Amino acid sequence: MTKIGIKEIAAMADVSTATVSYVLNGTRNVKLKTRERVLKVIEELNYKPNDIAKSLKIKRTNTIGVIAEDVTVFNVPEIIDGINDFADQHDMHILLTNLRLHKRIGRNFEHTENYRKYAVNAVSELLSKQVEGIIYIGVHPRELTGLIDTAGKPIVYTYCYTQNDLSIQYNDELASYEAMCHLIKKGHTRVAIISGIMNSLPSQRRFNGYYKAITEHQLPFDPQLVKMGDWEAESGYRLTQELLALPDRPTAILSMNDVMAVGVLRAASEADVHIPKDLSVVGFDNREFSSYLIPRITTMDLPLHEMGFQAMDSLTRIIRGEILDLNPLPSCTLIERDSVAPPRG
Amino acid sequence: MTKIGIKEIAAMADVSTATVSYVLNGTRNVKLKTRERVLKVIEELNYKPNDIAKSLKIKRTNTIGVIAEDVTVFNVPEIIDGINDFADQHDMHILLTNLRLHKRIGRNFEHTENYRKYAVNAVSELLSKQVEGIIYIGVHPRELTGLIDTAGKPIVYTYCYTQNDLSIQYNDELASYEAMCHLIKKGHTRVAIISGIMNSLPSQRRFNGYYKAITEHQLPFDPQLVKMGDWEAESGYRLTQELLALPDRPTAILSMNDVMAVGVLRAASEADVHIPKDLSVVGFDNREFSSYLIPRITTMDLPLHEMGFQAMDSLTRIIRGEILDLNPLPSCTLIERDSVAPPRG
DNA sequence: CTGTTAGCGCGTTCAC
DNA sequence: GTGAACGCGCTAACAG
Repeated sequence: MTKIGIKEIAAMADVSTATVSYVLNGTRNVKLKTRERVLKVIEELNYKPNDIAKSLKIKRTNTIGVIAEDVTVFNVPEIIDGINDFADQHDMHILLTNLRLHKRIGRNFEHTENYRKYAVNAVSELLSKQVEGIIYIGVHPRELTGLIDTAGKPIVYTYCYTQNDLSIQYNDELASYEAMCHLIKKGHTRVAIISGIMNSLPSQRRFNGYYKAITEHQLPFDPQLVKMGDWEAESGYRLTQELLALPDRPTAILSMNDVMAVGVLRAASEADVHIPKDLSVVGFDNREFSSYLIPRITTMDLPLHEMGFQAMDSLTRIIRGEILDLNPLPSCTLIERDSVAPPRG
Repeated sequence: MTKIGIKEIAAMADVSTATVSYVLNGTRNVKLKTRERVLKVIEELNYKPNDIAKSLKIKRTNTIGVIAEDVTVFNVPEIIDGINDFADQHDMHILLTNLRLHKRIGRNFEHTENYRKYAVNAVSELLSKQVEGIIYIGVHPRELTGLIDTAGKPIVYTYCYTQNDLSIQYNDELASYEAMCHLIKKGHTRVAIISGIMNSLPSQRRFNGYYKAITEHQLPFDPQLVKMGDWEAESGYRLTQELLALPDRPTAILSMNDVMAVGVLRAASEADVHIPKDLSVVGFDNREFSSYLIPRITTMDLPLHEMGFQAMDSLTRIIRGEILDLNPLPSCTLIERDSVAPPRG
């Protein structure tokens, strides 16, 4: 089975290789009869053009490199899906690099030095593969300025950001504002918030939304109702216990992620506090498990697919040298389930 | 910023392009002084070789194509992670194609005609990109014979299979056998099983394991304790109600996946049946949420990472033309949590 | 307008 | 250590 190439096709169809190339790419008119003859041979021999050779010549690969810090983290697959969605529609390909950061360095993300070598290496390999641009998907939002140098190739970050490059975010502040409005509309006036680590951008933004909703509705702001967690269920558990021990308990809790909401549920259950009758809970992230908990919790769905899609959209426009008017910030969507009810009494 | 290539390096270092190539690849001895000079220029100009050109010449791309039926399905990212793990260790690259089947065709997987075009197209593009082999990751185990033709390129399937090609599976029967042994060791003699759709291979295999454990331990086999579900929580809920209505209730339930186990928990909770005191539950899949439920459920962890790794291992050996002695079937691991206790005296 | 010839892209590698 | 052919498809220049 000798490899068949454009010249085999040409020979079989009794034309020149140029003609074959023209019919293949529609680069020039070819007489109908000739084209059909060529097409028939291509079909018969099941010829597949060699994109490597083509790319070398035309200096375009239609391929973009995707660097994911860790594909097994919940937000990443959906972002990749958005990237693929766009890529499919525009006949592009994805060269995926998975840094596997969680398995390699655990949670020590504070110092970029811990993983710079992986990132730099990934970029280097992608550049060698002649990708036309790069999308970098973080596992959680944080600044990455100076981590890598793409030697002038366009790069777009998502779920993290740098000072110099475009990054695709979502509207965190609005999301927590809307979650609060939902609670307030249900009649809650004492709403506690359990935050993630406070030096993270999403925590700050989500707190802003919380604060904005409180003040706009002219509710009293009670700092006792603001609890700083660490994104883990255990902190949700502990902080909920503290909240329930307050003389004047909150009637609702906004948890900055679903994982901590699990802790809220646990603490409430142990204290015989019924959700949602005695306490309403809203989570964040719309993690898959949030609909499997008892009760199924109301949560904010993240626009992950859209972020991936937007990242590709922006990247391709940068590649084409278009001036890009900023895309609108994708928004979260409240998923109403069973963990919210009007307050008692 | 004119693109710099091997010949710019050669000129700068005052050698021939051949020499540069030799130092780059270590393909031949180059006098130390010359090599150092070349290396220095490469460093200074931050030269990155063009793998496209190289591939064209050496006819190897070190790239394998991965076709995922849907990256957003729970088992897929971990399999991809295993693939990446192997790829990293062997300096290979992954060209990822995401068929996005769930979003495109929902759950209509019965007829391959519904998605053949996507698969065929994906293969065709990967072949054009000169991948050296393909890994196909299904979203659930089923036969796919005849779906695609790779024109002689090696392909390995995982999480699905064909009659002709290698496929990487895991030891389903053993897993459910072990889950049963765990329950029996705890003292259970009436164990019910809630299966997935019965014409699926995993359902059959897991049932085999169930049956084997029952008979080997000389327990009575009671067909009333065998319930056929459909993998969804709702079926777990309904079937558990049926089981609890039995005159002689089971003391434990083996659910063929964690999602149905959610239904088990719900039904038990509504019937005031305490888990694990009144009823033990073992799930399957070790889905992330299984540790967030109350109680946290004991479940079988799937060897997804290892399957991806093995798929790559086997594929590369097929590519190299090695005779491959079959890898051992990867096994599941029981994750003990809080949903199992001895039956009530 | 249709078809052909031949050089090129960028590294690799053989013969000198 | 070097010159130059080569991989495979594209495309400018040219011919009918």
